[in-house]
Amino acid sequence: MHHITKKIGSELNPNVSVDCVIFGFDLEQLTVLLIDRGEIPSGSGPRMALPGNLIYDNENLDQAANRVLAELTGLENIYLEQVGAFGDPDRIHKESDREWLKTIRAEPEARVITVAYFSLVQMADYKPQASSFAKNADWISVNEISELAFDHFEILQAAKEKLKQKIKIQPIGFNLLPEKFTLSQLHRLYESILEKPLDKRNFRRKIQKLDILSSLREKQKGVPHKPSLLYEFNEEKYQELTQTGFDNFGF
Amino acid sequence: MHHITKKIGSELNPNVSVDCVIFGFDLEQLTVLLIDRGEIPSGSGPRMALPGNLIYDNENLDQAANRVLAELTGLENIYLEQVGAFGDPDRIHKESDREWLKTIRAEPEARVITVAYFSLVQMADYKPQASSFAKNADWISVNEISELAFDHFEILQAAKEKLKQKIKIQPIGFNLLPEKFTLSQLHRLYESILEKPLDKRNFRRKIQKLDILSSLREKQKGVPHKPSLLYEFNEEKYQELTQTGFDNFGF
DNA sequence: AGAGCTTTGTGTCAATTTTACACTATGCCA
DNA sequence: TGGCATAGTGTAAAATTGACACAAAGCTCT
Repeated sequence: MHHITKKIGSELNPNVSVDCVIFGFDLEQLTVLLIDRGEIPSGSGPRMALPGNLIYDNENLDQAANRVLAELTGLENIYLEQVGAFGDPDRIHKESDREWLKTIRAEPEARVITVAYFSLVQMADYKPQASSFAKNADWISVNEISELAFDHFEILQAAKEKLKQKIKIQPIGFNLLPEKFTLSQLHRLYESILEKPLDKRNFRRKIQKLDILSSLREKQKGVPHKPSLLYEFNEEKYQELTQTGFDNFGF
Repeated sequence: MHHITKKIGSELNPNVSVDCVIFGFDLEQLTVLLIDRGEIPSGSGPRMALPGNLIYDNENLDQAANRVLAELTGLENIYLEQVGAFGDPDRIHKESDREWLKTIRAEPEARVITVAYFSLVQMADYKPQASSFAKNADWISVNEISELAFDHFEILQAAKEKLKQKIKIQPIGFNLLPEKFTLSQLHRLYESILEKPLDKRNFRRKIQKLDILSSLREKQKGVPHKPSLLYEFNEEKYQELTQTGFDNFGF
């Protein structure tokens, strides 16, 4: 283990990183933005990893997470929440991970603890293939992921758990949807986050009772079936609600 | 900012620490075990701090937290849960904190991020004044605390919040009570954690319905009023319950 | 133009849970 | 023995949950 002596405050801290679990929703499934590290020379480690990086000594953790998010996607002011700190001394046990680190870190052998964040973005706001930067990033359905670099799979599980918990308490799911959305889409979103079916009528009743949706007088277009009414999240009413205090509209 | 080069794996990592919010319950109020740092030379910073220390490079975060807890109290196998990571670059902004660090750290100026844990212990298991080690630790009622060293007050708030949340979902409160306890004590415990009054009858009904309490055929002795029946936490039934899955017995 | 397909949108009833609320019982103490 | 303090108990109204089925809308295809 090495800790390099640094004189300048804005240097990377070799011992602390942040990793971001960036959730999206393709109107079918919950997805995560992953980095494809490409072919690993020494064989067969997982190719995908969470975006993340070492922190600078002069930024705080939230700033670091926002920076990582912005560097990858260009997005700012995105919903972001800490999941927790991870850091087994042997988290870099896979040979492929070790090799990869050599290519991107000044001190590939340093003992690093990482602070995980999860964020919720509207997928439409970021299309990896269209972006010139980070062509090797992509949205992957969470339930198609079975392994990731380092301890990232474990981190992903923790982030999913936290999201599940949180969405039962606060209506943060709207961060994943486009401005205008249908109740069915919202319904599908909740099901895919909670990983269980929810009764349609009961779901709608519950959501409507929150009184944070504005029904637009506008219908879905171009669908080969009965078009749905579009709704929009009503920020004001939500603020009101959080003020008067609420937890728990448990599903 | 400095990061010292270390060759040996079991050295302290100068950039990462753990701090423990050790909760107790004196049958009246929720309390926290704090370290009294004594008189601060340069004047008037807060004297009290959370117990904590830098981590070793060869231990994981949970181990470090358990170590800190054991070093201070001698207790092992204690309920312990991560709260999260904290680490503003300017968390050491108080002059008094800076001075104190000089007395206990090799690198008092290093930028440190700290991982906070909270733990629940039975106060009877640890009496600071009786302990030879750490005579300068003491149980303090949480609602008497208005300032702490570094960002420890902020950490305490976060830990309280997490505890509140958690106790609504799992009956972890038992970790704070003696083996045998009364329903009134349990009631009082919940009130002091949730910081709001709970209706006596409704509370008892709800708790009893969980079916994780065994009523001992034994009464309180020596109280100047009607003695209460004593209960005991039934671990088996609790395990059963967690198996079949439960969340949320919200108060 | 009509038939068929697909998804939307809606109501009720029974069971359960929540909330609010007040008096008697027990044991100690003076 | 009377007074004090806390333990222990039930009920009724209101709100919430969970289970469940069918008509309406718009598209597509022929």
